[in-house]
Amino acid sequence: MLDIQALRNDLDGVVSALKKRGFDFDAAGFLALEQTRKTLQTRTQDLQAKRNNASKLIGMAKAKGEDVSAVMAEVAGMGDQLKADEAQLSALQAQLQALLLNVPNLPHDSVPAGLSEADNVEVRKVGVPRQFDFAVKDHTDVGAPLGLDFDTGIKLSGARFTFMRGAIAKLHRALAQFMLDTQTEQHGYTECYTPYMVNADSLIGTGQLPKFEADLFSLNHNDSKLYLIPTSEVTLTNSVRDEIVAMEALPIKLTAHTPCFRSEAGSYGRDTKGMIRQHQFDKVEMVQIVHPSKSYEALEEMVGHAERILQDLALPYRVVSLCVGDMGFGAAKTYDLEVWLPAQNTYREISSVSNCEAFQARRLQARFRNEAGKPELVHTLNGSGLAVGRTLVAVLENYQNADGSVTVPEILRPYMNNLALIHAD
RNA sequence: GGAAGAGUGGCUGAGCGGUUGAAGGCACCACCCUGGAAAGGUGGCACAGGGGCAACUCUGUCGCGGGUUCGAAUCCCGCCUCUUCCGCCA
Repeated sequence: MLDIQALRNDLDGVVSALKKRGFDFDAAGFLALEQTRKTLQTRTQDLQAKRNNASKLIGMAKAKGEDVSAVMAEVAGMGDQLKADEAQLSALQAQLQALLLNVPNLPHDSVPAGLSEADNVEVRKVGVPRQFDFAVKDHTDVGAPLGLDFDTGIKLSGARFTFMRGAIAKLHRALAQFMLDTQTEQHGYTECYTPYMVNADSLIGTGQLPKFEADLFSLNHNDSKLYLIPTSEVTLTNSVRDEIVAMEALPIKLTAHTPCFRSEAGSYGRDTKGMIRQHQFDKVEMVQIVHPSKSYEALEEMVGHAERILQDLALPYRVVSLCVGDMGFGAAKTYDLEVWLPAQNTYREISSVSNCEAFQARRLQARFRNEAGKPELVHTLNGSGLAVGRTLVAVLENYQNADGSVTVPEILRPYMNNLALIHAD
């Protein structure tokens, strides 16, 4: 959520910044709403002050045993007017709030211009794609004989679900364990176990609601509605919702390995084959809650934390700075990590690391006590470290052998009973 | 799921329809005191929003939402959470 003060003080600046990311802010509508709000709020509060005063007088007079009928008469008609004004005001404020909740974050100055993926800027390329002396297969063909079973996933649940068995399932688990161990033991994140179902408030806090409800899976339980988390960014970041933490507690660095659930509405026909785009996938997430002056430093650092996984797995990748138009709703700046997929002969997204600045913190009311002892909004960052399913895809494709077997990356072997080669039985 | 009790500021905790963000204590900050420390003294110390160039001022908030009332932390209704006991369950 944007700071409403910024909109009041520099509406033109905000509008043009939003324009860069392809968002048309209804400035006229906002101004009209604000104008009405101002008038109504002033009037309501004046009326409340009058009412409070009169009530006070009644109390004092009654204590002295004086006659209060005159004052009572004066206040008599005020109630209805006040009630009407209050109702109108709160409706108006709800309207303003709703408007604000649907506005994306302002991009940081360093973010490249552009409206689509094509305008993203490559920052660096790491590792050299392997030269194959045989025809490479994609991960579905490599995986099928080894236990990667899409048909059973489809039977059980439908399209975009996968069933894994045997060494593939174990490799998948090994990847998650390795990532989690790296982020906790090497990079100082605290391992967390979090709910997979959350309430609407949590999703409003991180920005998935109200605008992107269609992308979520939800469950009705009695009268309440819960949502399946689309990423543990939601639970990790919401852990500081409505909290005022001590400045010394910053940065708070959290990580979790959880499944993620996404309806993938609006992506019909894209990546339908294989496990690139699933309704359910595992991810190791990193979240940092930091002092506002440190968030861009933390962003670079987190990109490094995600890169470390790919480097240890010896997977070629590149780092891309997303252009304004390709960034997510809450991000001020985002780097994507794209891993090399030989079968697609291209780099594909495997991690996304974003600085949301105070955008989420404002919705979350997540604050710290600053030098002056005053509560101030924190900055929040999140990033994948990494998406487990896509990493499995990358390993299967990059480590495949001519005979159909897959070499287990060195670093994963301790997690696999020192298994060095996965092959069909 | 059933029964009972409870939710007040950073913490603890009084107030339980009337002039007051809310006693006392702890913590914290400033100053005084002190050779230093401890103890002591004085003052300060919730959050959010509005109006005003400013000094300043107004409004809202005692778990959340509604109601009664001229007036609600205090009364009524609904909900949520926590604690204890019982039941059930991995």
